[in-house]
Amino acid sequence: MGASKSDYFTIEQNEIAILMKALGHPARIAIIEHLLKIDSCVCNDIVNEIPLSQPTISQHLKELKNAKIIKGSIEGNSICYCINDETFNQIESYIKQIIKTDQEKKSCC
Amino acid sequence: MGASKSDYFTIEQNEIAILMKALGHPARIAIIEHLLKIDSCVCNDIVNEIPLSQPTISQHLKELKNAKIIKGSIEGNSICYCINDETFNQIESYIKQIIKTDQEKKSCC
DNA sequence: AATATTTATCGTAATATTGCAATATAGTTT
DNA sequence: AAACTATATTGCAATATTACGATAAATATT
Repeated sequence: MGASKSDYFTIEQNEIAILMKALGHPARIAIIEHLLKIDSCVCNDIVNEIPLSQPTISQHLKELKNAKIIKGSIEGNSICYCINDETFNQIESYIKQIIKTDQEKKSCC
Repeated sequence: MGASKSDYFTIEQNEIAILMKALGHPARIAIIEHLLKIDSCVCNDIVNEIPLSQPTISQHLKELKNAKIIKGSIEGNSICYCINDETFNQIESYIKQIIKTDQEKKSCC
């Protein structure tokens, strides 16, 4: 098939999976790390930094934006992309909850 | 193409992407949540809980194990799968670092 | 030993993702 | 307005993922 049966799972499970999936590519991780490194946050910059074509990077940026991992606002000719801190806080609290719940369990392996 | 050009990125970027990718499917999120919910951690249990076929679940478990998100040990007839807390700690510290670095930046959007 | 139970693997079909060249769009500058 | 710059979209080829039936392998039970 190839299509994941998302309707079998809860909204929350699908939402967290979408976030993780968006982070599940080295180019997108590299984009995020570059956004953090530079002080401004234009996009053409990224094209010179990451060895992928402009359309490919544009596509990755679109995916990150769809997942609300980054925010983009038009800044004249170029676009200002930057980290969406709310989404990362959401991811952090999800991961934290897993760790906490796991610690409360008696481990069996 | 379809193949991600992982050699263009750093080992660290690829490693975190592999972890995130493994978490990027609702079935795998559901598996993790189920592992946390139950006290024991056998696998056949999961087949009854998640509406996917046994081979599909086995495949998802394999991916989670490959990414070191869960650990599995043979327990007689069945297998004891459980959360790998080290990996989740690793993910947490990566996300935390992103949040911290982002807070230190002067935001522009 | 025969049967049942549990998990893994193989083969395969359907769909999704990745990547890029070509092209489009939209703002900027001259 | 023409030329330039920055980003997005389209179309397409290559590869990856998802899912499952059939089957295998390995232990447990009778």
